[in-house]
Amino acid sequence: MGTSQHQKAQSRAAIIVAASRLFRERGVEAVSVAQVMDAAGMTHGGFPRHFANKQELVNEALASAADEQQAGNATSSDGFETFADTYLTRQHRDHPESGCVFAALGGEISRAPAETRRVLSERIQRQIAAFGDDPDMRADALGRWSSLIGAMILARLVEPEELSDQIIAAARQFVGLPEQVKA
Amino acid sequence: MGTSQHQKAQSRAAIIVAASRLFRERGVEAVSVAQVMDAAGMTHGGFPRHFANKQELVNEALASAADEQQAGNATSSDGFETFADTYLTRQHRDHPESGCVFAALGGEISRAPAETRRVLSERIQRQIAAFGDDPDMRADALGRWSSLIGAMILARLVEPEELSDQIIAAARQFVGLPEQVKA
DNA sequence: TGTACATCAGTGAACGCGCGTTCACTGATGTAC
DNA sequence: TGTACATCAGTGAACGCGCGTTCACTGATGTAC
Repeated sequence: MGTSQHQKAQSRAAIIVAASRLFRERGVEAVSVAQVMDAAGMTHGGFPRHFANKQELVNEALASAADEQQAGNATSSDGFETFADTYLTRQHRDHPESGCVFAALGGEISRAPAETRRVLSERIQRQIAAFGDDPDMRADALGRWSSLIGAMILARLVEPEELSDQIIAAARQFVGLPEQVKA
Repeated sequence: MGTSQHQKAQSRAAIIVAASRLFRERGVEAVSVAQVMDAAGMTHGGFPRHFANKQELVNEALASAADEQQAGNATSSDGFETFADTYLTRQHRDHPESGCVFAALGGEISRAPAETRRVLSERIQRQIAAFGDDPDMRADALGRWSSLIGAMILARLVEPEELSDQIIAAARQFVGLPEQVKA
């Protein structure tokens, strides 16, 4: 069959990881295929061996970012509280590249091709299902989740940093968390 | 002094209005200077008579979008309730081009040059000041505002439409509004 | 086990295209006298 | 009031550049026998 399939799978994974981080850090349009391939330790000519085009990579990278968050979320089975406590932090605000894909790229995704929206909608539906079965609880969790995303977006764009801290603190209070802003 | 200053001011205003709408609808990077100038009824060669470069137009257009919202907000002096009631609607979700600039472009702005962030931070600070003087009231309003923005972003990217409607309804409930989703 | 062969991941150069920006030119506008 | 002149908003063509994508080539990998 030729060149190692195992090595190819590793390369593909490295491309997705690099893209997932770079897209969240700088935005999808601001990151070129060449930059992603470079970050993954290859030249850009190898790209079409793994993806038909940039859009296909975008879909996979953003889906991967969403899955990552849900995996971390599942670990803390104590539910929404722990999730929110980790979400509304300076650490998360200052590191979008490893953070929530909806806070980093929500706007861009809503303007993306249908397939990108479909893939990420699927993850959102899965997240909502994880909120529980009761419609009222689910609605409440949806409201809180919206708060987290909106607060993170505001906190990231605003200056000075003191005001950004205040926004995080206000959101913590609003979703019913201990007020103190964590690192 | 040459060509009419009044006409020039009109052209400049037309460019800003067109840019403000197009940027919110499609994203800043996805809209070219030529497309903006075309929408304003000119050819792109006239652009440098009004702005030093695209970034300068972006700053002005987004500031204008933010001011627009605050102006509409000020009209309804009955405070946050009325603002939220207009914000969390299908109408707003389906028309980002005339809606909240933070919901449409919050992520992009946080990655924009310092001057863009500065200009929009100023508007955010003005908005917060309008929430009132009491620190607790202000924090509460900040939490609610975050909810509006996050919910609008989720509602715009998710499919199918029924789920999007549910997100708006959940957010209305969460910020203490009558549950029914308005048109 | 050894050898000849086919596969194909990754390289490096090249492509067409749209972008932001620049510029010589024009003609309508307002000024100087 | 009339005329000669200077200004400059807007036109249309052109620019260099980085983008996504393509492709001939290579050499290591695994297969066939």
